[in-house]
Amino acid sequence: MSASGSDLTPLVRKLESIASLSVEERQAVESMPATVRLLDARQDIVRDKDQPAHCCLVLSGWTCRYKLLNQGKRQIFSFHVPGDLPDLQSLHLRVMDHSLATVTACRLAFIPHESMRELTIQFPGLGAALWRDTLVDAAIFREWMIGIGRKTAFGRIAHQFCEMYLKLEAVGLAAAHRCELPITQVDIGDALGLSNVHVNRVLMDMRSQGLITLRGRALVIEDWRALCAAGEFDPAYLHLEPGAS
Amino acid sequence: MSASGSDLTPLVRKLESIASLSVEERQAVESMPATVRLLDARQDIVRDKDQPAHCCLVLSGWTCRYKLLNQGKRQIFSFHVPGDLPDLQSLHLRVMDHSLATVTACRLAFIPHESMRELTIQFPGLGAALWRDTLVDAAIFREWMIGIGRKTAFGRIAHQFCEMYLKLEAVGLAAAHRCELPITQVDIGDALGLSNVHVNRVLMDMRSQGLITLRGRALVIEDWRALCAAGEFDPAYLHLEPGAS
DNA sequence: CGTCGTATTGAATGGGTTCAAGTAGCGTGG
DNA sequence: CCACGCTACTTGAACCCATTCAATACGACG
Repeated sequence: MSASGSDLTPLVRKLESIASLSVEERQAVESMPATVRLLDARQDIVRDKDQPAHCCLVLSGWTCRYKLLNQGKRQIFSFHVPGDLPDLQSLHLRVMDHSLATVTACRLAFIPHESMRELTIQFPGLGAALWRDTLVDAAIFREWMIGIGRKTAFGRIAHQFCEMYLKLEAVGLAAAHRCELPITQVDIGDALGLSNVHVNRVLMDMRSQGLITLRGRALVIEDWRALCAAGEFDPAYLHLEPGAS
Repeated sequence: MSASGSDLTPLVRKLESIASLSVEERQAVESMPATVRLLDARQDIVRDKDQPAHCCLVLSGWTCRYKLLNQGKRQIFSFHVPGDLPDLQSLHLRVMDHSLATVTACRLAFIPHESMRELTIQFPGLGAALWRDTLVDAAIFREWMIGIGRKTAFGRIAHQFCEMYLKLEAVGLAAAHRCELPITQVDIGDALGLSNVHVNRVLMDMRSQGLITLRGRALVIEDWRALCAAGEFDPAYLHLEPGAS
């Protein structure tokens, strides 16, 4: 189905969190052609080796990027929440080198590459904002590398929870150190290079230490300071604008 | 010291390997102001938390990006060779979230952010090429995440050697499966999340299997196919243009 | 020719995996 | 309304890849 103007509001809000938009820029963003689709949980959106002609914008739900290895192993590279453009990179890299899938049921908007490219050329400020977004993406990859390479399982998971909370808070989907966490322990393991068994043991440990409460999909960070300390979490790498609450 | 026109030739060559340049674009790149500096091995170029006003272009030598953790641990994110812009991201992320240092003695050119930004606005094609470069950067991070998270030490090192060889070959610094490898076993360990002791054992193993020869700084890949297989190496993620030999 | 960084080798230890089994929660349909 | 079946979660025990600690060899360079 085709998008009405208000469908791209999450994108406008996202861009405004990166740069201040002029009236023309805002209108240009909102008037981009977009197709909205609803997907169930655990569906591929774009696959490894595809050559997509659209960018995907998450309107609601969670998505993740991943790659399958031999022997059924899977590495998750990132989780994405409403307002994110999880395959923005496909704008300038023709062939996908990984897959993008839904985690929960999602409402997604698809914007033609052509429109995005015209936008970035006509409004260099918007181009810079989008470029910046992909650079923060890369910064998060680097931080994950540190976790996977150099931290204990406990530290990795603690760090992950801190990061997820701040990302959700930044788009108004979390507050008071509470948020929804619609991913399984297998997902966490696949993201952090751990077995689901060990993820479970660490979560048990965190609970028994009173750091978190996790029942179903409800995550409560009971001791933010201690969790940050355990994960050596410093949010500088997220490059969040100061004052965004 | 100030740069003469020919100093930026490596950048032109790099950009031409990404996109085809018009005469005007080529001239615009070559006429950017640049300061050339010589640095010894193991010197920081830009540090974590700095707010640089220039981009660094590697003219000769190797550099690496890294971050220090507590307890003296270090994670290396990437190695960079002539033609690379290792801190291009600082163009749109004001604060450094990691450091950049020389590995060997280097000849480096520093280009003001201001000039780079003007270039990308005046020539959107060049802007896209540079953006693309940072996207490939991110793709390499993702591939390293897979290695660190999901591969054995043997596979990780094999993959790393394959990647390094192709990167060097792409800029004419390697051929016939031979290249210079001016990094220590500690560096390899810091990049792949391994101890130097274990790196050494794996290298011994690789030699005894006849996969590589490594004497001093001279790496010879004796069995390219087998090394690729061991590292599950598929160069798609490097997004090299076909036909760039 | 000594010295410092790098490489090499051995032995003990440990964090995390793997295999295996059992439990809890939840949507579906009889 | 409860049985069923699926998925996610939980727990135990054995194993292993890689780390750590420690000692030794090499090799470039002043």
